[in-house]
Amino acid sequence: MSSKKPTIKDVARLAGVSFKTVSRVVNNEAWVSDDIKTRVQAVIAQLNYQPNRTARLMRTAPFSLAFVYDNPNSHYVIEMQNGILSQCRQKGFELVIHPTDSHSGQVLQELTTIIGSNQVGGVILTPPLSENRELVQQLLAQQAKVVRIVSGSAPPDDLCPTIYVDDEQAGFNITRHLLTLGHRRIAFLGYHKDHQSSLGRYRGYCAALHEAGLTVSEQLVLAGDFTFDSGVAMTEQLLQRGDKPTALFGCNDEIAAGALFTARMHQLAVPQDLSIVGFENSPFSRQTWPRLTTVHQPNAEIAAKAAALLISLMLENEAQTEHCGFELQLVLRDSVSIL
Amino acid sequence: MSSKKPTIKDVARLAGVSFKTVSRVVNNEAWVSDDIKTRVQAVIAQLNYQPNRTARLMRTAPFSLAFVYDNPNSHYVIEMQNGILSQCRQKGFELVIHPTDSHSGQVLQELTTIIGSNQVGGVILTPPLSENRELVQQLLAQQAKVVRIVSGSAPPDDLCPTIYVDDEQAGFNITRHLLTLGHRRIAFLGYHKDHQSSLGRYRGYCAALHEAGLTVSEQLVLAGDFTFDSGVAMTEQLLQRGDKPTALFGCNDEIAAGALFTARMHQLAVPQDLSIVGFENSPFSRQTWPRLTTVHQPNAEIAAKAAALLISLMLENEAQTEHCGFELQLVLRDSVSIL
DNA sequence: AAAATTTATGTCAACGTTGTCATGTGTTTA
DNA sequence: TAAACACATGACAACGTTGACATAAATTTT
Repeated sequence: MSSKKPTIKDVARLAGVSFKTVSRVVNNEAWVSDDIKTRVQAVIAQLNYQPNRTARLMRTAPFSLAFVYDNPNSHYVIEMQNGILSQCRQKGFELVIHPTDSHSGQVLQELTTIIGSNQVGGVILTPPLSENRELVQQLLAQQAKVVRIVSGSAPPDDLCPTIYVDDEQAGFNITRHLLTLGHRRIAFLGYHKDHQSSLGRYRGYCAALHEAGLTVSEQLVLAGDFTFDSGVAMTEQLLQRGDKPTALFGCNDEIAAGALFTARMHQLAVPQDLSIVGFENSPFSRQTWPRLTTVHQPNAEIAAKAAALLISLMLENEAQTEHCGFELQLVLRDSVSIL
Repeated sequence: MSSKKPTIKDVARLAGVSFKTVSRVVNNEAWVSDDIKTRVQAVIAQLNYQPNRTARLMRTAPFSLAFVYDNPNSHYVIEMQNGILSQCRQKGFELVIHPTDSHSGQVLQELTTIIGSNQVGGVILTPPLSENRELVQQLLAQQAKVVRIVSGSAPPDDLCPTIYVDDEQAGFNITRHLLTLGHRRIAFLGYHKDHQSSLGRYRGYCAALHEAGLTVSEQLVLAGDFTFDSGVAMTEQLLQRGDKPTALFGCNDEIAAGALFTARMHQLAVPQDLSIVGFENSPFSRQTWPRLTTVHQPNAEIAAKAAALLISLMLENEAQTEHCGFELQLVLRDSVSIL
């Protein structure tokens, strides 16, 4: 085959027209005679010409967006990514992936590079990055288009379009569910002071207990992160003490799975001896035994909405700040018993 | 703040030098006096200048690569993606994500666009796309740089650098492991005629049985795909027949998890009443109860190697065809009993 | 001290597109 | 039948960068 990729000029030469005319055909502009149009299209097909997107990018707005996240191993990420991707494909955008370490202190630098170098037209930020108000402001100061996904009953401010997910309400609902079934000693696994989702779920947990006239026992609130191993560790800790809880609220499904595993280790039957609920409705939550009662978090939808907002932000140039809230639904399965 | 992003010329004007000199500073070229260098760097910092990568791209080779995959919901993908990403960051490359539907018939068209439009310098192909020889050839014909990840004891041909993963050997090993423990009726779940990994594992399974002087019973080979639900369905089918197997070889961990679930539904204790093995060593395979005996498939490493090969292909211009094979190791856990 | 060489900087074209404007053609309007 | 207008095409600059080459100053060699 030929050595170089054909350019718009090669097409023009072969079709016997100016390269501008080819450009018109490629971009479906008006004022091109059908005659020439078909002739040019024939040459395009013949040469298998593909417009050079990079060159085009020098004259037009970027058509790529970046997905920035921190916790690369979670389902969360892949589901979000799929949601974003669905929007991207629909609207002809490209997706560039950017994991970061939010503790590295280089995040601002990295994001500045991504944005400043013009390769992407905007970024989607997820927690904990999205909850760093200062960071968002600094990105915005660089004319970046930003959409963030955060935990909350409402967007924290009007800096930029924001998708907010009501963890508190869901935490309330699932705790109340346990209370309704007669549980009184309910442990909360996965409290994390720097983690808004955790805090939101915790607030909901507390509110539900209060509503039932109960107080929150410090003994029953365990700090940890959102992993299976952490779930194992917290549950171990809990089961070694006297006065065991009758139900566990795992801050996410992985913690709950760790709890399930540990309960089994201790010969406790779930849900007969111990009820366990999770949060997120990740794929494996219906593959455990028993299947986990949990809260459905529509990650793909959430992220798709974020992508849709970002894309419209990139397309229309007005700095709109449309927000969008998500309520989370309980998913009742088999890991909870009536007390 | 200012309205436009600063360009190299803005920096030059403020520093009182030619824009070419700024370019030299930015790219760390030789023959720049320290005096001017520091002056220019100061202005760069002051303006927060970021080189426009798009413009740079018009003169240099692409610094992005595409990851093309088909099955968006598997762990497989996220692990591979992480592996690729680690290489990308190390070498300063960007990653663009491209899920496709290999059955859509548009794959070639899509990939042609990606490659032809010059936004990426190469693609990493995974099964089943990577196993479509014709597709690979057509991409190669367009001067695309391609690295593929396939199943096999050796690369199928020398079209392009290839990472091959020895499913057959691993399938042999894990089957022999079951045989060594005394199992004779071993079912194979997840046979799929269009799926090279499945076929490789199946060949290994057959070879191990033959080595032990056994014949492959058609009754015990169930066709299905690599999902939990498929695992459930196949196991159901198996358990409804008389003459049950003593062990199940799930073609991947999801199938094995489905089998585990179904066994529990049927009041069968694993591994006492039924042994189950999986394949892939996905995160949840050590979170099930009992923990799954499986084969470790180092997806991140495999993909990282693929990315490394692709990047070196993009950097040095010679059309090398270096290959790389991976052997898979058994991971012995708790889902298998001695018979 | 002239010539050659090294070092430091600048000028300008090119990359492949799209946007602006100019220049044609016909075809309608006055 | 001239003027106005729609339509169709082309010339050329611009986007922000890098590479090839030119030039000037400083240093070394003859």
